[in-house]
Amino acid sequence: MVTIHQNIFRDIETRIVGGDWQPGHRIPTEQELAAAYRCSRMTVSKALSALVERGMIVRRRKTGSFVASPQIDRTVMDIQDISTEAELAGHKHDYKILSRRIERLELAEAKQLAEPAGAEILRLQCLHVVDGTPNAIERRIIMLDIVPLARDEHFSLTPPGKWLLAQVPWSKARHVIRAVSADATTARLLQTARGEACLNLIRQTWQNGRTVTYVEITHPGDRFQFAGDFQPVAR
Amino acid sequence: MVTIHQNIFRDIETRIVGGDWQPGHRIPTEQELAAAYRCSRMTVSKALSALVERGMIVRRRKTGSFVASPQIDRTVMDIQDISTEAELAGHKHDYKILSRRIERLELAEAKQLAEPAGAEILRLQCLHVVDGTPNAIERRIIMLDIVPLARDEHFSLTPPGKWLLAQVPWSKARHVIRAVSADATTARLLQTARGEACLNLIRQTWQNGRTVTYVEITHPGDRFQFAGDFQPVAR
DNA sequence: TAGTGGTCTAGACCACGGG
DNA sequence: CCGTGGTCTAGACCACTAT
Repeated sequence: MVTIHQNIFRDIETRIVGGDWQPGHRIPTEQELAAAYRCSRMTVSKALSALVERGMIVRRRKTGSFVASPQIDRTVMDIQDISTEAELAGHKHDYKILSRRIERLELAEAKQLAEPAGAEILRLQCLHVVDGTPNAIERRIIMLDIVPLARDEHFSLTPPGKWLLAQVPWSKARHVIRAVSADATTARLLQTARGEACLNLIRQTWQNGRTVTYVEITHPGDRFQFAGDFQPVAR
Repeated sequence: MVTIHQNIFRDIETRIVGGDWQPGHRIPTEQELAAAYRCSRMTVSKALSALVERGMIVRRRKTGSFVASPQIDRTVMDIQDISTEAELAGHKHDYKILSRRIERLELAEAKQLAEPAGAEILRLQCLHVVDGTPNAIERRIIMLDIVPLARDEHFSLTPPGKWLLAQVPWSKARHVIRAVSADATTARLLQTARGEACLNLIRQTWQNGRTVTYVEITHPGDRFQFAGDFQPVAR
């Protein structure tokens, strides 16, 4: 059984994910959608509420509903970039691939990742920019034997994290969050001061016990925070 | 503005969290609830849907809605209180209450917490030591109208976080994680350098929409990290 | 078959916020 | 002001399932 509000949800989701409606794009009003789907406003509202919950749109009285800005890896733990949550609409996210090399895994890193040394990897470095300000440095390793398609992917249209999510189902992820001081390179890239407190997120993702990707994302501490709502584990 | 469905949600949540309604308990039918709250069935349905999403109840046609069993796998980010965390890893944990005052909530803070100004609070400052090295500064506010027992508690045996966990069932927590540079006071207490990158964890905990406690925990970045394992959330 | 949740309607009024 | 979302109603029909 496919309900009307599920249809509306899916249709809008498709346009957003497909890039048809860019961040900041104003989506039709509830009334227009109700007319288009020949249903009541409340049914539309249900679909839009679900989209809000997924962080895909924001709704504002009087002005309408807008496609939200891409979120910096909301992907896994419901931990998202909340610093901008209140003003999701209209933020411009961009990224730039700084480097992209195919290598073999060195011993030290292999140990850290608990993967065999010598395995072929794709090593990426990427800068994320939000509203013209550097927001994160992404340093990533993709295991090419698990994700062979990455060998020919240059991530010119889709950032690596998003691309991977679409390509590879993952079954487990591990996160580590630390605070570090910016070294010279990091400070330069993030346009911040050397020694500035930065938030360091490391994520390793597995599929059936094999590492899919390992990524280290460095945010300037003053421009970023993680936030998340949680419920008790047990009652 | 408190809506009807929020009221229904909170009332049912209260009984479940408080243990009044045990897992398996059948909650009133939508019709009964609609009558009790003098609202339409759809409004009740909205509240129940939210409870389902939170995993607190299950709904079955013909038979009704039931309190769900405690969930094991709902783990999002298992950030526990400091002493438990430290002891799990086999370290020796100690703490010292630096200050303890009963105050009234000032306007700025009240706004931040979304609680009424002037409310009575217990303000605590606490230093955590792991294996002889300062590991965290804890700055905490406890709402005394929600946790009246805290008024006479001096936390000489049990640290505030652990004590609160045992005293007050909570239904929602919000975490914010940031990186900050140590100011002079923080650096002195943590025996680290001024300007050192520190990991800042803010947690606000609610019971039925009322704040139980608000705590800010500052860790030296080089001596601490958060970690968590996650699995995809299927919907 | 009967009781329950699942979905939907065609209105209504209110709250908010830009002009 | 007026357009938009936010909430709500008092019904309705359907789907599921225990009995």
